[in-house]
Amino acid sequence: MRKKYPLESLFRALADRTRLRLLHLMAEQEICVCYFVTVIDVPQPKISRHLAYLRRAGIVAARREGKWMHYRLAVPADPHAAAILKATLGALQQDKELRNDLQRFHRLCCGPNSLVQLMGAPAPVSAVESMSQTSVP
Amino acid sequence: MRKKYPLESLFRALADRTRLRLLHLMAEQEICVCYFVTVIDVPQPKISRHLAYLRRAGIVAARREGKWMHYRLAVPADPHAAAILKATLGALQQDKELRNDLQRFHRLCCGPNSLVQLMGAPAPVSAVESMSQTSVP
DNA sequence: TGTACGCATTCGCTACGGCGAATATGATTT
DNA sequence: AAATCATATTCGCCGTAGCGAATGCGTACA
Repeated sequence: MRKKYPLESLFRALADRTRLRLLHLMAEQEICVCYFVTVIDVPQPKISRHLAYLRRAGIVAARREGKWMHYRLAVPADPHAAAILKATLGALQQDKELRNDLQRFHRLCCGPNSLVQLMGAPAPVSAVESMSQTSVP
Repeated sequence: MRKKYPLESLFRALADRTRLRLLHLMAEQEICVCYFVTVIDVPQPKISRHLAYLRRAGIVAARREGKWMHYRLAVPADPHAAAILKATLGALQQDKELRNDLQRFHRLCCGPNSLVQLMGAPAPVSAVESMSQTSVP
């Protein structure tokens, strides 16, 4: 990944459907990998690879909790990059498939047969709360 | 180029330094290819290739005037894409090299030894005026 | 009508990114 | 300690995009 021009890296990070789906799910709250895998329904290594890409691009951060990894948005230091990211997240709200993702996530998270019950997965933590946690950038 | 997800194409179009330089130069006014070549100072085919890419992505439009081709920004129909593009152009204003591009352009365009004198190139037309011209999308 | 000019496209070549499959790692449980 | 679970990484393959060099195309002017 070229680092010299941060805007380029940001755009490359945003130029992939799967990564946009991941970002959209993280927009509201910190999320555990197992939710991504179940909601987006693609092989787990693919999810992990894209999360790693986003982390290298500096727009998400990770936190370990036992065997679970939680990911959340990391707002870029550069306010212009942050503005672009925000505008992007706004645009994503219009996308039908992505809204479906959110719906499936909410069922998985809070409804009956949630992942919490099924596999003892940790419940999501809102973005605000997760701010104060230790992180692995 | 994948077309199914327009946002992806937009981000791919923005994920290249040369294309960002081109877009930044077009932000204020319609520009003739010969100016791009002189200002950015890379081989002409490279400029043309990147302009073609931007045109395919739908964020610039072209207009022919004799043997000269003028390019200008084409604001995307989707307001969210437009917002992202606008935020991007804002971010570009912070870039030192890109500000230099603009300076060189203004010298070439309006100062002594301008391209207008040197090769009879057409003077740039402001974005507002160029709106009403016929175009080759 | 040919020639010069501005611009566009094509041709190899190389590099990077996406994918599925397999495997590795690190933490928990037994 | 071994087995198990959640996640990460590696590998080989393929498609796309970037580049310089060369060539093609359309317009204008001699």
